[in-house]
Amino acid sequence: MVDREETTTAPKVTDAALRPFLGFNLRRAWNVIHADLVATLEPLGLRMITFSALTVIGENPGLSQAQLATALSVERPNLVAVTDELSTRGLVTRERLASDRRTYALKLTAAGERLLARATEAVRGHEAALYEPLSDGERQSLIAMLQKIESKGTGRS
Amino acid sequence: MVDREETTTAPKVTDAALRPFLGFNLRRAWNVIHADLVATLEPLGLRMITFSALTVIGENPGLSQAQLATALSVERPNLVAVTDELSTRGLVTRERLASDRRTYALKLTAAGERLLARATEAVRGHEAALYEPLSDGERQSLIAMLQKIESKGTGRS
DNA sequence: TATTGTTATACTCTATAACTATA
DNA sequence: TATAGTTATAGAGTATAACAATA
Repeated sequence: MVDREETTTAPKVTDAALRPFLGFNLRRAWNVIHADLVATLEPLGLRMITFSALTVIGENPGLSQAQLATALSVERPNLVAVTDELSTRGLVTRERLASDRRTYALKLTAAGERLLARATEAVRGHEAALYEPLSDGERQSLIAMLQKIESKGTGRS
Repeated sequence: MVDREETTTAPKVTDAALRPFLGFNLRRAWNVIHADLVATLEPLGLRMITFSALTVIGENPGLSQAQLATALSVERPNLVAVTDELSTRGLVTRERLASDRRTYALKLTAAGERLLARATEAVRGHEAALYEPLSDGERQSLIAMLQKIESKGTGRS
């Protein structure tokens, strides 16, 4: 059913012309990582954005939503649904500051800490599998190179 | 305006907890490349998907839309608007095959060839700037590592 | 006047189901 | 029945404008 009379149509379609581009290879690698990450977080009821938010809140207890948005490089309005969800699920508390009642102080609850610990372990395991074909030195240099490329953007790390 | 009485709120919000993850660094590097790519292609009236489509058609003249979709890893319906646009702009021709009148044979027009050549040069220049902090050897090993990670996904290249 | 959190909105990208015409 | 192209649709993800409360 395949190569019967393929005279006009290209018999083997290749993406070789896109392979020399860094962006193409980076995007394809990201697709793999992303799909794996989604599948890893799904059983925990987390998405990339909620996992990232939990992680940053866990390391910066008391931060505001605006600070969280900056750290995650997303716009403030897009975080409202995220903090709503995390708060409703009892993973994060939003306390009004007495000194400035406009802002919330975001903190993990005990349940939030536990879920974050489990999710972090799951993501580490999933990344270890993707890293598997690379040596320790290669992994370090890969991340260093990605950060160099990232720094070409805003100039900031 | 910064550190006046930051007692409850974290003074310095950091994403350090996400930095050890490969996925986070890859995504941030992709954000930079993507933003640059969009800005590079915009003056030519191209998006990532239209540029990629032109490139693959240019290397595989006569391929079908289904083959193009496979090469670009997108679903067939999402290519309709793309080929419509490229056809309307006179960059690509869609010829019915006599042997199978269901399928189109996609080919670049002379104008499509010219635009592709210009766009390819522009993207090469934009990537060279992002690559700048990396040595030739590093660039090769970066792409090789990205392809190893990609191969962990489907097993296919 | 400026900022925090919020609402409403819109745009892009992408995926699925179902149709048509051909095979 | 199976496939190519198509239509309609829906879901993420993300961006902007504008508002109320507070500073």
